[in-house]
Amino acid sequence: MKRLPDKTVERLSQYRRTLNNQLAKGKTHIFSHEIANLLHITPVQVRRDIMLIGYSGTLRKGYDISEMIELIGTIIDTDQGVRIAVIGMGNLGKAFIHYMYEKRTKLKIVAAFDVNPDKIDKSYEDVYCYHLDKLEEIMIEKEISVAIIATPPEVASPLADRLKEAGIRGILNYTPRPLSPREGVYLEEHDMITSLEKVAYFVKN
Amino acid sequence: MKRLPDKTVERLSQYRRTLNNQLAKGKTHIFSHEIANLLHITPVQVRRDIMLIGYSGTLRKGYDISEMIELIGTIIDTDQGVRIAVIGMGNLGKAFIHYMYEKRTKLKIVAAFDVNPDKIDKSYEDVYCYHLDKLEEIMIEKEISVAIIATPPEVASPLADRLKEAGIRGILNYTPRPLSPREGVYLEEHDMITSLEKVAYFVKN
DNA sequence: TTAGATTTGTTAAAAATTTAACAGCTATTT
DNA sequence: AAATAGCTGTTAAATTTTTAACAAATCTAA
Repeated sequence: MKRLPDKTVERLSQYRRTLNNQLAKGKTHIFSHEIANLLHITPVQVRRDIMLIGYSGTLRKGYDISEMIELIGTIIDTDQGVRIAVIGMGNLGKAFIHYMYEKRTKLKIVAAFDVNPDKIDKSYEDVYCYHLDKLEEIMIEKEISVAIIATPPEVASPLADRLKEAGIRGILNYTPRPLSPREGVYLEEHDMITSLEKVAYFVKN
Repeated sequence: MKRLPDKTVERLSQYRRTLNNQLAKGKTHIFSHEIANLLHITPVQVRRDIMLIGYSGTLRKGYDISEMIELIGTIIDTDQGVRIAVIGMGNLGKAFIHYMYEKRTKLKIVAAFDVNPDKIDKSYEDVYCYHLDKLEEIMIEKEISVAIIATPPEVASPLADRLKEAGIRGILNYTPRPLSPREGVYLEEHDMITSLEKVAYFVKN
């Protein structure tokens, strides 16, 4: 399949979660407009995305929820799953771990890192926290390919260097300080304050 | 000024933060390509955004940092500032409060809400936590216009109803369950798992 | 069995966003 | 003072993303 548009990939993840919810409620089929309502996007967009991933629904019955979840999995998930580290065991790091806890996605947080002795060598919801000094070692041992940076902003950039050196493939930066892209490392930034300021701006008008 | 593109608004917020950093380092002027490098976008995009907000730099000296910060402020900030509530005092809620703590933006978190007695009637970094029952009362008293939802997903939707009823103007939903839009309420969604799955997808390829 | 109502799949059009191209200043160098 | 180099501001082109439009398929009901 040719490369999917970025925005479609983002939505696939949402579709799957929504579909799982519906499945849990006992539904077996769903219409494009139902998905659309749940995610407040348009039905056309849903159908188009579904077309792009090469799935087909049944006319007048809609899409088979299980099949679609399955298919999205083959697209979004890697076979072995992606193994993730959270760096920074503050509130945000913990929030991530809590979020992922007991969700059975192919994404798995397999380690946390911090420099605070109070946090090190303890588990938080099954995720063990190591001293940051052990980063490289554990990354190899646990085959970690993605890192979430949830540290104070000033350490983000040197950390990214270390991660790259140690062979990271993707970084999700939740720090307000943007990182410069590194060759061969997929970088996604998210800035909580920007989200807020955006809301604030549109509230004004 | 006519309505700015959404994406530009998002970037203005980032520009300002970056400019503040540079100002703190003693710089007084900055070129478009410098801003661009710091945020890893293109210089053209920076110049275009700056054009859209009606600012001009000096040729061969670049943009005056202070002036630009000032101007972005007049666009992004409201005069009185926006007063914000965090709902849900879990890790994520705390992360938000911590993030905003002592940042002198016009955005101010003025209250938190929860239902857990251990959290209620205490302050976390100067933000007082009320029982959720007092939501409407406090919202009016403190003139809150934006709410960040950081609760467990299942309560998000009824909560949004209450918020709307109480006159909220904007909602930032950090719950994985998407909310349906409500008339007159600006809604911004952010799903941490989607961010992660996006990274995971692009790491694969 | 014909008409009507739904709902999908897809192509085409529209809108939003990003990138390119380049003219026009201003400082600097020769 | 003429040539050069560096940057800005802006219009135009390209790309990406969303929305519209509609034919085709399937069920329902008269």
